[in-house]
Amino acid sequence: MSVGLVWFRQDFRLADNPALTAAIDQCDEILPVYIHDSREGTIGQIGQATQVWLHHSLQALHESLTARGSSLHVLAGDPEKILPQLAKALEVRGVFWNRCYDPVTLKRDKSVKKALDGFGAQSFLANLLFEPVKTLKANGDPYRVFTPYWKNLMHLLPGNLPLPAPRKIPTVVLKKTAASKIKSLQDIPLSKLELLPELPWADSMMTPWAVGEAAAKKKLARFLKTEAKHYNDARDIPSIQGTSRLSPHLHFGEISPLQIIAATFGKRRSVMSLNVGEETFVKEVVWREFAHNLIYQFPHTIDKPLDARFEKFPWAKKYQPQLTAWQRGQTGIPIIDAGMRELYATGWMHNRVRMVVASFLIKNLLIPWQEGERWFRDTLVDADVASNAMGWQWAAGSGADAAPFFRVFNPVLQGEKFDKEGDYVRCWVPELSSVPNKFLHKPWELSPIERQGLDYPAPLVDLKISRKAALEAFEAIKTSQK
DNA sequence: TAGCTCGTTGGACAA
DNA sequence: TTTGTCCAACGAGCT
Repeated sequence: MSVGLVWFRQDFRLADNPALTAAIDQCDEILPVYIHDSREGTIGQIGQATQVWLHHSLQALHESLTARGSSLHVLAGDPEKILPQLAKALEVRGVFWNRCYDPVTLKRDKSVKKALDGFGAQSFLANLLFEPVKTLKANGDPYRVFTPYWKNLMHLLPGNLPLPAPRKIPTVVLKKTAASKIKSLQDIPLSKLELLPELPWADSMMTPWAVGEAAAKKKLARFLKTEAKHYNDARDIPSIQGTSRLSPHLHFGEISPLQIIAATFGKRRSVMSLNVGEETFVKEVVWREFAHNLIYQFPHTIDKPLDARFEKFPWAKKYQPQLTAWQRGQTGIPIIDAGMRELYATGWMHNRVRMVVASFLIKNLLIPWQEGERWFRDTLVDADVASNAMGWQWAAGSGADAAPFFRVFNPVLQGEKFDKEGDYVRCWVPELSSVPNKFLHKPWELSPIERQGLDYPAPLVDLKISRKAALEAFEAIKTSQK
Protein backbone atom coordinates (compact mmCIF):
# COMPACT_ATOMS: atom_id res chain seq x y z
CA MET A 1 0.00 0.00 0.00
CA SER A 2 1.44 3.40 -0.95
CA VAL A 3 0.94 6.32 1.40
CA GLY A 4 0.60 10.01 0.55
CA LEU A 5 0.96 12.85 3.01
CA VAL A 6 -1.27 15.88 2.37
CA TRP A 7 -0.03 18.97 4.16
CA PHE A 8 -2.85 21.52 4.67
CA ARG A 9 -1.71 25.11 5.17
CA GLN A 10 -4.03 27.82 3.84
CA ASP A 11 -6.23 25.60 1.72
CA PHE A 12 -8.84 24.29 4.13
CA ARG A 13 -11.13 22.81 1.50
CA LEU A 14 -11.72 19.48 -0.21
CA ALA A 15 -13.03 20.81 -3.53
CA ASP A 16 -10.59 22.36 -5.98
CA ASN A 17 -7.68 21.19 -3.90
CA PRO A 18 -5.06 19.97 -6.40
CA ALA A 19 -2.69 18.63 -3.72
CA LEU A 20 -5.39 16.46 -2.20
CA THR A 21 -6.63 15.26 -5.60
CA ALA A 22 -3.10 14.39 -6.77
CA ALA A 23 -2.40 12.49 -3.55
CA ILE A 24 -5.56 10.40 -3.97
CA ASP A 25 -4.71 9.75 -7.64
CA GLN A 26 -1.17 8.65 -6.90
CA CYS A 27 -1.45 6.87 -3.53
CA ASP A 28 -3.61 4.17 -1.95
CA GLU A 29 -3.87 5.83 1.45
CA ILE A 30 -3.74 9.45 2.58
CA LEU A 31 -2.73 11.15 5.79
CA PRO A 32 -4.07 14.73 5.97
CA VAL A 33 -2.00 16.85 8.37
CA TYR A 34 -1.93 20.38 9.68
CA ILE A 35 1.24 21.52 11.44
CA HIS A 36 1.00 24.53 13.71
CA ASP A 37 4.25 26.45 14.00
CA SER A 38 3.85 29.37 16.39
CA ARG A 39 7.52 30.19 16.88
CA GLU A 40 8.49 33.83 16.52
CA GLY A 41 9.09 34.94 12.94
CA THR A 42 7.11 32.05 11.48
CA ILE A 43 4.00 32.34 9.41
CA GLY A 44 2.09 30.70 12.26
CA GLN A 45 2.61 33.83 14.30
CA ILE A 46 -0.60 35.53 13.22
CA GLY A 47 -3.02 38.10 14.58
CA GLN A 48 -5.58 37.31 17.25
CA ALA A 49 -8.60 37.56 14.98
CA THR A 50 -7.12 35.23 12.37
CA GLN A 51 -6.14 32.77 15.11
CA VAL A 52 -9.76 32.53 16.18
CA TRP A 53 -10.85 31.98 12.59
CA LEU A 54 -8.09 29.41 12.10
CA HIS A 55 -9.38 27.40 15.05
CA HIS A 56 -12.89 27.21 13.63
CA SER A 57 -11.64 26.61 10.10
CA LEU A 58 -9.51 23.64 11.20
CA GLN A 59 -12.50 22.29 13.07
CA ALA A 60 -14.65 22.59 9.93
CA LEU A 61 -12.00 20.91 7.78
CA HIS A 62 -11.72 18.06 10.26
CA GLU A 63 -15.48 17.58 10.14
CA SER A 64 -15.65 17.47 6.35
CA LEU A 65 -12.75 15.02 6.25
CA THR A 66 -14.51 12.86 8.84
CA ALA A 67 -17.62 12.85 6.68
CA ARG A 68 -15.52 11.22 3.96
CA GLY A 69 -14.01 8.58 6.17
CA SER A 70 -10.86 10.50 7.04
CA SER A 71 -9.69 12.98 9.70
CA LEU A 72 -7.29 15.86 10.14
CA HIS A 73 -4.11 15.16 12.07
CA VAL A 74 -3.06 18.21 14.01
CA LEU A 75 0.59 18.51 15.00
CA ALA A 76 2.63 21.33 16.48
CA GLY A 77 6.22 22.24 15.77
CA ASP A 78 8.62 22.83 12.92
CA PRO A 79 7.37 21.35 9.60
CA GLU A 80 10.94 21.09 8.38
CA LYS A 81 11.57 18.47 11.08
CA ILE A 82 8.14 16.90 11.43
CA LEU A 83 7.41 16.22 7.74
CA PRO A 84 10.62 14.22 7.02
CA GLN A 85 10.07 12.23 10.24
CA LEU A 86 6.51 11.43 9.25
CA ALA A 87 7.51 10.65 5.68
CA LYS A 88 10.17 8.24 6.91
CA ALA A 89 7.99 6.53 9.53
CA LEU A 90 5.14 6.05 7.04
CA GLU A 91 7.44 5.25 4.11
CA VAL A 92 5.42 7.64 1.98
CA ARG A 93 5.31 7.72 -1.79
CA GLY A 94 4.71 11.47 -1.87
CA VAL A 95 4.17 14.64 0.18
CA PHE A 96 1.62 17.00 -1.36
CA TRP A 97 0.81 20.65 -0.67
CA ASN A 98 -0.55 23.80 -2.33
CA ARG A 99 1.80 26.72 -2.70
CA CYS A 100 1.71 30.02 -0.75
CA TYR A 101 3.65 33.02 -2.01
CA ASP A 102 4.49 35.28 0.91
CA PRO A 103 8.24 35.53 1.53
CA VAL A 104 8.25 33.84 4.95
CA THR A 105 6.33 30.78 3.73
CA LEU A 106 8.28 30.59 0.47
CA LYS A 107 11.58 30.45 2.33
CA ARG A 108 10.27 27.84 4.77
CA ASP A 109 8.81 25.69 1.98
CA LYS A 110 12.08 25.73 0.09
CA SER A 111 13.83 24.25 3.14
CA VAL A 112 11.01 21.75 3.65
CA LYS A 113 11.30 20.56 0.06
CA LYS A 114 15.03 20.10 0.51
CA ALA A 115 14.52 18.19 3.77
CA LEU A 116 12.05 15.92 1.97
CA ASP A 117 14.52 14.94 -0.74
CA GLY A 118 13.72 11.38 -1.82
CA PHE A 119 10.13 11.45 -0.50
CA GLY A 120 8.48 12.79 -3.64
CA ALA A 121 7.48 16.28 -2.48
CA GLN A 122 5.05 17.94 -4.92
CA SER A 123 3.48 21.39 -4.73
CA PHE A 124 0.60 22.89 -6.70
CA LEU A 125 -0.93 26.17 -7.81
CA ALA A 126 -4.22 26.37 -5.94
CA ASN A 127 -4.63 29.57 -4.00
CA LEU A 128 -4.05 31.90 -6.94
CA LEU A 129 -5.29 31.95 -10.54
CA PHE A 130 -1.93 32.82 -12.04
CA GLU A 131 1.55 31.62 -11.11
CA PRO A 132 3.44 34.77 -10.00
CA VAL A 133 6.80 33.56 -11.32
CA LYS A 134 5.29 33.31 -14.82
CA THR A 135 3.22 36.50 -14.69
CA LEU A 136 5.51 39.12 -16.14
CA LYS A 137 5.33 41.89 -18.70
CA ALA A 138 6.42 41.20 -22.26
CA ASN A 139 9.90 42.54 -21.47
CA GLY A 140 10.28 40.17 -18.51
CA ASP A 141 9.83 42.81 -15.79
CA PRO A 142 7.20 42.43 -13.07
CA TYR A 143 3.96 44.43 -13.32
CA ARG A 144 3.66 47.55 -11.18
CA VAL A 145 0.42 48.92 -12.58
CA PHE A 146 -2.87 47.11 -12.23
CA THR A 147 -4.56 48.13 -15.47
CA PRO A 148 -2.05 46.50 -17.88
CA TYR A 149 -1.95 43.48 -15.55
CA TRP A 150 -5.71 43.19 -15.81
CA LYS A 151 -5.80 43.83 -19.58
CA ASN A 152 -3.29 41.09 -20.26
CA LEU A 153 -4.79 38.50 -17.93
CA MET A 154 -8.52 39.01 -18.40
CA HIS A 155 -8.38 37.05 -21.67
CA LEU A 156 -7.30 33.97 -19.71
CA LEU A 157 -10.53 34.01 -17.69
CA PRO A 158 -12.51 32.01 -16.69
CA GLY A 159 -9.74 29.42 -17.19
CA ASN A 160 -9.96 25.79 -16.09
CA LEU A 161 -12.87 24.24 -14.29
CA PRO A 162 -12.28 23.77 -10.56
CA LEU A 163 -11.66 20.21 -9.35
CA PRO A 164 -14.55 18.41 -7.65
CA ALA A 165 -14.23 17.32 -4.03
CA PRO A 166 -13.09 13.69 -3.74
CA ARG A 167 -15.94 11.40 -2.72
CA LYS A 168 -13.87 9.21 -0.47
CA ILE A 169 -10.51 9.76 1.13
CA PRO A 170 -8.80 6.46 1.98
CA THR A 171 -6.92 7.23 5.14
CA VAL A 172 -3.94 5.81 6.99
CA VAL A 173 -4.65 4.84 10.57
CA LEU A 174 -1.81 6.42 12.47
CA LYS A 175 -2.21 4.15 15.49
CA LYS A 176 -1.24 1.11 13.45
CA THR A 177 1.88 2.65 11.94
CA ALA A 178 5.45 3.19 13.04
CA ALA A 179 4.73 6.92 13.28
CA SER A 180 2.49 6.38 16.29
CA LYS A 181 5.56 5.35 18.32
CA ILE A 182 7.21 8.74 17.85
CA LYS A 183 5.89 11.23 20.39
CA SER A 184 6.37 14.38 18.29
CA LEU A 185 4.24 12.83 15.54
CA GLN A 186 1.27 12.07 17.72
CA ASP A 187 -1.95 13.84 17.01
CA ILE A 188 -2.90 16.59 19.46
CA PRO A 189 -6.38 17.96 20.14
CA LEU A 190 -7.16 21.25 18.40
CA SER A 191 -7.69 22.99 21.75
CA LYS A 192 -4.02 22.37 22.59
CA LEU A 193 -3.04 24.91 19.93
CA GLU A 194 -4.58 27.57 22.18
CA LEU A 195 -5.87 29.63 19.29
CA LEU A 196 -8.94 30.80 21.19
CA PRO A 197 -8.17 33.56 23.67
CA GLU A 198 -10.04 33.48 26.97
CA LEU A 199 -11.92 36.66 26.17
CA PRO A 200 -15.62 37.13 25.53
CA TRP A 201 -14.47 39.16 22.50
CA ALA A 202 -13.54 35.96 20.64
CA ASP A 203 -17.12 34.71 20.77
CA SER A 204 -18.88 37.97 19.99
CA MET A 205 -16.47 38.72 17.14
CA MET A 206 -17.39 35.44 15.45
CA THR A 207 -21.16 35.88 15.83
CA PRO A 208 -21.67 37.34 12.33
CA TRP A 209 -19.56 34.65 10.68
CA ALA A 210 -20.05 31.05 9.59
CA VAL A 211 -16.68 29.40 9.04
CA GLY A 212 -15.62 26.65 6.65
CA GLU A 213 -15.86 25.40 3.10
CA ALA A 214 -19.61 24.77 3.08
CA ALA A 215 -20.36 28.22 4.53
CA ALA A 216 -18.09 29.89 1.97
CA LYS A 217 -19.76 28.09 -0.91
CA LYS A 218 -23.20 29.06 0.33
CA LYS A 219 -22.17 32.68 0.79
CA LEU A 220 -20.79 32.87 -2.75
CA ALA A 221 -23.95 31.39 -4.24
CA ARG A 222 -26.12 33.87 -2.36
CA PHE A 223 -23.94 36.81 -3.37
CA LEU A 224 -24.01 35.84 -7.05
CA LYS A 225 -27.76 35.41 -6.95
CA THR A 226 -28.59 38.67 -5.19
CA GLU A 227 -25.89 41.31 -4.73
CA ALA A 228 -23.42 40.73 -7.61
CA LYS A 229 -25.52 42.60 -10.18
CA HIS A 230 -25.38 45.82 -8.15
CA TYR A 231 -21.88 45.28 -6.83
CA ASN A 232 -20.43 48.19 -8.78
CA ASP A 233 -22.37 50.79 -6.78
CA ALA A 234 -23.50 48.89 -3.71
CA ARG A 235 -19.95 47.96 -2.69
CA ASP A 236 -19.31 51.58 -1.73
CA ILE A 237 -22.12 51.84 0.82
CA PRO A 238 -20.91 50.54 4.19
CA SER A 239 -24.36 50.31 5.77
CA ILE A 240 -25.61 47.68 3.32
CA GLN A 241 -24.58 44.15 2.43
CA GLY A 242 -23.11 45.08 -0.95
CA THR A 243 -19.84 43.17 -0.88
CA SER A 244 -19.27 39.43 -0.89
CA ARG A 245 -17.53 39.23 2.50
CA LEU A 246 -15.61 36.25 1.16
CA SER A 247 -12.19 37.66 2.11
CA PRO A 248 -11.60 35.55 5.26
CA HIS A 249 -12.74 32.40 3.45
CA LEU A 250 -10.33 33.17 0.63
CA HIS A 251 -7.53 33.88 3.07
CA PHE A 252 -7.83 30.44 4.63
CA GLY A 253 -8.52 28.74 1.33
CA GLU A 254 -12.00 27.61 2.33
CA ILE A 255 -12.82 28.64 -1.21
CA SER A 256 -10.43 29.11 -4.13
CA PRO A 257 -10.26 32.10 -6.48
CA LEU A 258 -10.85 29.66 -9.34
CA GLN A 259 -14.10 28.47 -7.76
CA ILE A 260 -15.23 32.09 -7.40
CA ILE A 261 -14.36 32.92 -11.01
CA ALA A 262 -15.98 29.76 -12.37
CA ALA A 263 -19.19 30.35 -10.41
CA THR A 264 -19.36 34.01 -11.48
CA PHE A 265 -18.87 33.18 -15.16
CA GLY A 266 -21.22 30.20 -15.18
CA LYS A 267 -21.48 29.13 -18.80
CA ARG A 268 -20.08 32.39 -20.15
CA ARG A 269 -16.57 32.23 -21.58
CA SER A 270 -15.41 35.85 -21.64
CA VAL A 271 -15.22 38.88 -19.35
CA MET A 272 -17.09 40.86 -22.01
CA SER A 273 -20.23 38.82 -21.39
CA LEU A 274 -20.42 39.68 -17.69
CA ASN A 275 -22.55 42.56 -16.43
CA VAL A 276 -20.85 45.59 -14.87
CA GLY A 277 -21.29 44.37 -11.29
CA GLU A 278 -19.91 40.93 -12.06
CA GLU A 279 -16.96 42.36 -13.97
CA THR A 280 -16.05 44.64 -11.06
CA PHE A 281 -16.30 41.67 -8.71
CA VAL A 282 -14.02 39.56 -10.92
CA LYS A 283 -11.63 42.50 -11.06
CA GLU A 284 -11.47 42.49 -7.26
CA VAL A 285 -10.43 38.83 -7.31
CA VAL A 286 -7.72 39.78 -9.81
CA TRP A 287 -6.66 42.66 -7.52
CA ARG A 288 -5.99 39.99 -4.91
CA GLU A 289 -3.82 38.21 -7.49
CA PHE A 290 -2.03 41.48 -8.21
CA ALA A 291 -1.26 41.93 -4.50
CA HIS A 292 0.20 38.42 -4.24
CA ASN A 293 2.16 39.01 -7.41
CA LEU A 294 3.63 42.22 -6.01
CA ILE A 295 4.63 40.61 -2.73
CA TYR A 296 6.26 37.76 -4.65
CA GLN A 297 8.20 40.11 -6.93
CA PHE A 298 9.02 42.71 -4.26
CA PRO A 299 9.10 40.77 -0.96
CA HIS A 300 10.57 43.69 0.99
CA THR A 301 7.33 45.64 0.50
CA ILE A 302 5.70 43.70 3.33
CA ASP A 303 6.96 46.41 5.66
CA LYS A 304 9.02 48.77 3.50
CA PRO A 305 7.80 51.24 0.91
CA LEU A 306 8.08 50.22 -2.73
CA ASP A 307 8.83 53.84 -3.55
CA ALA A 308 12.14 54.39 -1.72
CA ARG A 309 11.53 58.13 -1.33
CA PHE A 310 9.13 57.27 1.45
CA GLU A 311 11.99 55.93 3.60
CA LYS A 312 12.69 59.59 4.36
CA PHE A 313 9.09 60.67 4.94
CA PRO A 314 8.83 63.03 7.95
CA TRP A 315 6.35 61.00 10.03
CA ALA A 316 5.18 62.23 13.42
CA LYS A 317 7.73 61.32 16.10
CA LYS A 318 5.43 60.79 19.08
CA TYR A 319 1.99 59.50 18.28
CA GLN A 320 0.98 56.81 20.78
CA PRO A 321 -2.10 58.64 22.18
CA GLN A 322 -3.37 59.41 18.66
CA LEU A 323 -2.71 55.85 17.52
CA THR A 324 -4.61 54.47 20.51
CA ALA A 325 -7.54 56.82 19.87
CA TRP A 326 -7.64 55.63 16.26
CA GLN A 327 -7.50 51.95 17.27
CA ARG A 328 -10.29 52.36 19.83
CA GLY A 329 -12.55 54.42 17.58
CA GLN A 330 -12.26 57.56 19.72
CA THR A 331 -10.93 60.09 17.21
CA GLY A 332 -14.00 62.32 17.30
CA ILE A 333 -14.50 61.82 13.53
CA PRO A 334 -17.70 59.75 13.21
CA ILE A 335 -16.97 57.71 10.07
CA ILE A 336 -13.47 56.85 11.33
CA ASP A 337 -14.74 55.79 14.73
CA ALA A 338 -17.57 53.75 13.19
CA GLY A 339 -15.10 51.85 11.01
CA MET A 340 -12.57 51.21 13.76
CA ARG A 341 -15.30 49.98 16.10
CA GLU A 342 -16.78 47.74 13.43
CA LEU A 343 -13.30 46.27 12.96
CA TYR A 344 -12.80 45.56 16.63
CA ALA A 345 -16.27 44.13 17.12
CA THR A 346 -16.47 41.90 14.04
CA GLY A 347 -12.91 41.43 12.75
CA TRP A 348 -13.95 43.07 9.51
CA MET A 349 -14.37 46.54 8.07
CA HIS A 350 -16.07 47.69 4.91
CA ASN A 351 -13.54 48.42 2.17
CA ARG A 352 -14.66 52.00 1.55
CA VAL A 353 -14.14 52.72 5.24
CA ARG A 354 -10.77 50.92 5.27
CA MET A 355 -9.53 53.47 2.73
CA VAL A 356 -10.88 56.37 4.75
CA VAL A 357 -9.41 55.27 8.09
CA ALA A 358 -6.07 54.51 6.40
CA SER A 359 -5.93 57.91 4.76
CA PHE A 360 -6.77 59.53 8.10
CA LEU A 361 -4.05 57.67 10.02
CA ILE A 362 -1.41 58.36 7.40
CA LYS A 363 -2.28 61.79 6.13
CA ASN A 364 -4.12 63.53 8.95
CA LEU A 365 -2.22 62.02 11.86
CA LEU A 366 1.07 61.48 9.96
CA ILE A 367 1.47 58.08 11.63
CA PRO A 368 3.60 55.57 9.64
CA TRP A 369 1.41 53.26 7.55
CA GLN A 370 3.18 50.26 9.11
CA GLU A 371 1.37 50.97 12.40
CA GLY A 372 -1.97 50.75 10.68
CA GLU A 373 -0.90 47.67 8.76
CA ARG A 374 0.08 45.98 12.03
CA TRP A 375 -3.24 46.82 13.70
CA PHE A 376 -5.20 45.52 10.71
CA ARG A 377 -3.08 42.37 10.70
CA ASP A 378 -3.93 41.77 14.34
CA THR A 379 -7.64 42.54 14.19
CA LEU A 380 -8.94 41.57 10.75
CA VAL A 381 -10.26 38.04 10.25
CA ASP A 382 -9.19 38.33 6.61
CA ALA A 383 -5.71 39.68 7.47
CA ASP A 384 -3.53 38.73 4.55
CA VAL A 385 0.11 39.77 4.26
CA ALA A 386 -0.08 40.60 0.56
CA SER A 387 -3.43 42.40 0.38
CA ASN A 388 -2.82 44.25 3.63
CA ALA A 389 0.61 45.58 2.65
CA MET A 390 -0.60 46.55 -0.82
CA GLY A 391 -3.66 48.33 0.57
CA TRP A 392 -1.70 50.33 3.09
CA GLN A 393 0.99 51.27 0.61
CA TRP A 394 -1.71 52.32 -1.81
CA ALA A 395 -3.18 54.61 0.83
CA ALA A 396 0.24 55.99 1.72
CA GLY A 397 1.10 56.64 -1.91
CA SER A 398 4.29 54.60 -1.60
CA GLY A 399 3.16 51.44 -3.35
CA ALA A 400 2.45 50.20 -6.83
CA ASP A 401 -0.28 52.08 -8.64
CA ALA A 402 -0.69 54.17 -5.53
CA ALA A 403 -2.96 57.10 -4.89
CA PRO A 404 -1.21 60.38 -5.68
CA PHE A 405 0.03 62.22 -2.63
CA PHE A 406 -2.44 65.07 -2.92
CA ARG A 407 -5.30 62.63 -2.73
CA VAL A 408 -6.34 63.00 0.89
CA PHE A 409 -9.73 61.59 1.80
CA ASN A 410 -11.92 64.05 3.64
CA PRO A 411 -13.77 61.86 6.17
CA VAL A 412 -16.67 64.31 6.42
CA LEU A 413 -17.27 64.32 2.66
CA GLN A 414 -16.76 60.55 2.45
CA GLY A 415 -19.33 60.11 5.21
CA GLU A 416 -21.81 62.45 3.54
CA LYS A 417 -21.32 60.76 0.20
CA PHE A 418 -21.36 57.08 1.17
CA ASP A 419 -23.34 57.15 4.44
CA LYS A 420 -25.93 59.75 3.47
CA GLU A 421 -28.59 58.68 5.93
CA GLY A 422 -26.01 57.99 8.62
CA ASP A 423 -27.12 54.38 9.17
CA TYR A 424 -23.53 53.13 9.37
CA VAL A 425 -22.36 55.77 11.86
CA ARG A 426 -25.47 55.41 14.03
CA CYS A 427 -24.96 51.63 14.11
CA TRP A 428 -21.40 51.79 15.45
CA VAL A 429 -21.37 55.16 17.22
CA PRO A 430 -24.71 55.04 19.05
CA GLU A 431 -23.83 58.08 21.18
CA LEU A 432 -24.46 60.14 18.02
CA SER A 433 -27.78 58.52 17.16
CA SER A 434 -29.83 61.59 18.02
CA VAL A 435 -27.65 64.00 16.02
CA PRO A 436 -29.45 65.19 12.87
CA ASN A 437 -28.03 64.06 9.51
CA LYS A 438 -26.77 67.55 8.72
CA PHE A 439 -24.25 67.35 11.57
CA LEU A 440 -23.83 63.60 11.96
CA HIS A 441 -20.50 63.51 10.10
CA LYS A 442 -19.27 66.76 11.72
CA PRO A 443 -20.77 66.94 15.22
CA TRP A 444 -18.21 69.59 16.20
CA GLU A 445 -20.25 72.07 14.19
CA LEU A 446 -23.24 71.67 16.50
CA SER A 447 -23.83 74.68 18.72
CA PRO A 448 -22.52 74.37 22.29
CA ILE A 449 -26.08 73.97 23.52
CA GLU A 450 -26.84 71.18 21.06
CA ARG A 451 -23.58 69.51 22.03
CA GLN A 452 -24.53 69.41 25.68
CA GLY A 453 -24.95 65.92 27.01
CA LEU A 454 -23.32 64.45 23.91
CA ASP A 455 -20.75 61.95 25.17
CA TYR A 456 -18.46 62.06 22.16
CA PRO A 457 -14.87 63.33 21.92
CA ALA A 458 -13.84 66.48 20.07
CA PRO A 459 -11.95 65.75 16.82
CA LEU A 460 -8.34 64.68 17.35
CA VAL A 461 -7.12 67.06 14.64
CA ASP A 462 -8.46 69.85 12.49
CA LEU A 463 -9.04 68.24 9.09
CA LYS A 464 -8.09 71.27 7.05
CA ILE A 465 -4.88 72.06 8.95
CA SER A 466 -3.73 68.44 9.08
CA ARG A 467 -4.40 67.99 5.37
CA LYS A 468 -2.21 70.98 4.62
CA ALA A 469 0.53 69.63 6.88
CA ALA A 470 0.43 66.30 5.03
CA LEU A 471 0.79 67.97 1.64
CA GLU A 472 3.78 69.91 2.95
CA ALA A 473 5.34 66.75 4.34
CA PHE A 474 5.00 65.07 0.95
CA GLU A 475 6.52 68.14 -0.64
CA ALA A 476 9.66 67.43 1.41
CA ILE A 477 10.29 64.03 -0.14
CA LYS A 478 8.92 64.32 -3.64
CA THR A 479 12.08 65.73 -5.21
CA SER A 480 14.43 63.20 -3.59
CA GLN A 481 15.71 60.18 -5.53
CA LYS A 482 13.34 57.23 -6.03
C1' DT B 1 12.91 55.53 -30.89
C1' DA B 2 10.05 59.33 -29.77
C1' DG B 3 5.86 61.01 -28.51
C1' DC B 4 1.64 60.42 -26.48
C1' DT B 5 -1.93 58.98 -23.10
C1' DC B 6 -3.16 56.92 -19.04
C1' DG B 7 -3.28 55.66 -14.26
C1' DT B 8 -9.50 51.75 -8.76
C1' DT B 9 -11.69 54.27 -5.11
C1' DG B 10 -10.43 62.54 -4.29
C1' DG B 11 -10.79 67.37 -2.81
C1' DA B 12 -10.53 72.41 -3.24
C1' DC B 13 -11.71 76.01 -5.64
C1' DA B 14 -13.52 78.85 -9.23
C1' DA B 15 -16.98 79.71 -12.40
C1' DT C 1 -26.06 73.46 -6.80
C1' DT C 2 -23.33 71.60 -10.27
C1' DT C 3 -19.41 71.16 -13.21
C1' DG C 4 -14.63 71.69 -14.79
C1' DT C 5 -9.95 72.10 -13.76
C1' DC C 6 -6.03 71.57 -11.25
C1' DC C 7 -3.15 69.36 -7.91
C1' DA C 8 3.21 65.82 -9.69
C1' DA C 9 5.53 63.41 -12.28
C1' DC C 10 6.83 58.94 -13.92
C1' DG C 11 6.52 54.36 -15.73
C1' DA C 12 3.71 51.38 -18.67
C1' DG C 13 2.11 50.51 -22.86
C1' DC C 14 0.67 51.92 -27.29
C1' DT C 15 1.31 54.10 -31.97
